[in-house]
Amino acid sequence: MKVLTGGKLKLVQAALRLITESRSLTSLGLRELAREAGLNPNTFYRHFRNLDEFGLQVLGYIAEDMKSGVRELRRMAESSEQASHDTVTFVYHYFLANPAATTVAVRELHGPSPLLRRALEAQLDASAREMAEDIIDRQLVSAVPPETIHEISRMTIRYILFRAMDYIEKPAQRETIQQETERFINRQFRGAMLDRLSQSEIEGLLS
Amino acid sequence: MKVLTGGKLKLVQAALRLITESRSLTSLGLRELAREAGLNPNTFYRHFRNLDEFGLQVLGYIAEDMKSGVRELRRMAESSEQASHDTVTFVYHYFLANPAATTVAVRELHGPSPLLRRALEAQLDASAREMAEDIIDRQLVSAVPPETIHEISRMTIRYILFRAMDYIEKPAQRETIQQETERFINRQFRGAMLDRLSQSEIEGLLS
DNA sequence: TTGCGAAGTAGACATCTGTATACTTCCATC
DNA sequence: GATGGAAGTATACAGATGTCTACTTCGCAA
Repeated sequence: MKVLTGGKLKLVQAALRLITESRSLTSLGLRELAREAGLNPNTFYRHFRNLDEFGLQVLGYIAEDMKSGVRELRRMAESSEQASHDTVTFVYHYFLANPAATTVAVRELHGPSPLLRRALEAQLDASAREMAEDIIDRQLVSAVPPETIHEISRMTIRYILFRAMDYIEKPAQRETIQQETERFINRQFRGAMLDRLSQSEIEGLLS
Repeated sequence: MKVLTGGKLKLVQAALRLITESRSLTSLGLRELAREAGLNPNTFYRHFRNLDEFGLQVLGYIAEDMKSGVRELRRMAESSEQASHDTVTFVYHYFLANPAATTVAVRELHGPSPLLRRALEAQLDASAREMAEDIIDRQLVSAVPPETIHEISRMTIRYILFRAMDYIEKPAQRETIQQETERFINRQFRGAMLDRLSQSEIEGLLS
């Protein structure tokens, strides 16, 4: 992915700014964009064929950040409990530092444009795969089969993503959200350890 | 909530139709709406002050359905495993039968209008509370404290909601989605049963 | 220095939007 | 049957939007 420059960059950044203050990528107008970027409306056409192509470029721009963010997670934590705590802390801080990218991702993941939706899904799944493989490589939860780890990773990535909006917007709830997320992850993995047991076997164990 | 009639109903239904075929509630125009409804643009003003008020009415219209849907769940299932299976089956069938309402809910839950977002959140939390209290009353998972049941219910409602889009749009994946959702719920509750145990205690139990 | 392509600008176009005012039709109540 | 309010329509207006064509400026390579 080549780095954006000049007017192209200005337009993309303008879009991120507008989206953060309650807009949706799909609803942005080309004149609105140019106005926010301080450019002539027609400059838009020098860089993008139409608004769809623009949307994809914005996603690409964001993807860079997000990917490198998730990748940094590899450097962290030893035990599985410790790992989930540190990971969650890190991820939410990342979202807090990149509110625009986060907002775009959340909005468009269920947004009206199928094109953008598919693109985002693919990217989230890639991140989930990376996360899962990391967990497997480090044998953080060796009692759970790989396929299940992948499944839980996909769920977790999505869960975190849509909690991220609240995390950004409601400072007072940040600690709660973080704790809930940790519990979410721990329960998923711990519950998965019991996957092969029947209801009554579990009751036996706990009594 | 009084039943809608005449042009008011036509406009709301037009909105649902438009949203289903890839639009977002917030992005609908009043002329577009009137055109789809087969009415004169100005008729809109006979019923709604502006587009915000219209959005809220659409949400209210949907809320009726959703609430009665969730409420029917009370009639179901005995054991907790059976309950989660039946509940998930029921809920997804409900979403499938109400694609427009589902799409609106998912879109606007993270959409650009804070007003609609808050309204939807309140409604989801109400549903989650109802679900939790039902679980508690029936003592389906008595090993888990009430507050945790509420927390898991909130998570589950949201998880199901955003999986619902895929469920509607990708028929081939429906069975998978349903099974994943059941596993999600079971793992949450089973994991929650282990909340008070340490990592090493769990390993001891399972060995 | 010149030349050329990319980036940016200016102005114009038809079309769409939200809204206002004034008019007509419908239906229930007296 | 007359009357009045609610629902729906017709027309008009200013402003915004996407897009087109033509023009200017910039930066770099020959």
